[in-house]
Amino acid sequence: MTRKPSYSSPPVDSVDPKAVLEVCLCHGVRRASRAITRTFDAALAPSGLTSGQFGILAAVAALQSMPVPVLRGVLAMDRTSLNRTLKPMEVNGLVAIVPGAGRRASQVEITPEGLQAFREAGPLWRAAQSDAAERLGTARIGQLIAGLDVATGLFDQ
Amino acid sequence: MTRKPSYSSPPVDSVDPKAVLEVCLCHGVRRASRAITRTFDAALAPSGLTSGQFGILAAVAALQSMPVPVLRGVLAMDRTSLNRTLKPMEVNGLVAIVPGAGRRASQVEITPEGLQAFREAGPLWRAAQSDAAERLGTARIGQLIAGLDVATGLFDQ
DNA sequence: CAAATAATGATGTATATGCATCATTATGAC
DNA sequence: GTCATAATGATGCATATACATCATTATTTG
Repeated sequence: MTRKPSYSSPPVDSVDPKAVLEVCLCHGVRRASRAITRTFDAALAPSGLTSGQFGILAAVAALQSMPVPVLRGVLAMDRTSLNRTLKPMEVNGLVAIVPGAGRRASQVEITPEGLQAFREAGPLWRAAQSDAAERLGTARIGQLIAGLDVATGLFDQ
Repeated sequence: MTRKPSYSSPPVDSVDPKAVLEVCLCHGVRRASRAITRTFDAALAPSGLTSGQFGILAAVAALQSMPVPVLRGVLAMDRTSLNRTLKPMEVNGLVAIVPGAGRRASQVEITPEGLQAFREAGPLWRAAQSDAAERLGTARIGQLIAGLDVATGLFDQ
């Protein structure tokens, strides 16, 4: 018998929706990011900082002061998104954005209030992170963070 | 000589900002999510779908139709956030939200247009995913996705 | 069945995130 | 020094994400 061409069936290169849910790196990381962010946001809430703001403060606190483009690299964040995110933090006095002396790019500096907020949030973060390590196991959380770091490096830009 | 109490030095339980950048699960997953999302969004752009919309279509396509709360669970997304996200997709004709017959919750259904959009985006997604697997290596990407899945399960709710 | 409790949907508010774009400024090439 | 190129900052637009809250509707208990 002759084989009928099945124009209505999926082409051989069609994508199985279930496979996307199971193996898509983007879907997986976004889903985890939502769940984890909710947990950390709740843990940090008493400090008045969001998880994103806490991370930014950590980066700026680590170096005291840095050019905005450098911070962009550290956070793997879009240029304009970072500027937007820094706005409310500047308004709230957590950071200061000072025009680069001479001809350099603007510097982001942590303010005393920002440092104070970071220090106050520290124990809250530590508790959340410890809880995460306990849930995942130290081996698994280490492996996970290492994998995320590699992925960030490979995909940023 | 007597040891002076150093009230101005950091308390023993203070948090090192550099440590936060290196080990914080939340910071790590958010940063990776940004970088990876940018890449997948760019890859899917020709289809008119965002990475988030593609993931939602995959979930709905996998089951044809499902109650909104079930979809919320699949995506590990906040209840109200999901409703908001579905709005433009409904407006664009990608999904239909039909009131549950009788007394059940609303069902999300994929429309023919939605299925068409998903199929068209399929090859774009496959290319992005293959590229990701190539960059990370099949072993590492598998391990990473597995870890993200576990974390999602542990933190969701 | 009625009351208490839980689930759901809708909105207001706020941060988060990125693309496209425009204007300005810095940097390099010549 | 001038011109081309690149980097930076600012905006408009759009999606993404979540909390708090209110109203409505199920569900469960008594």
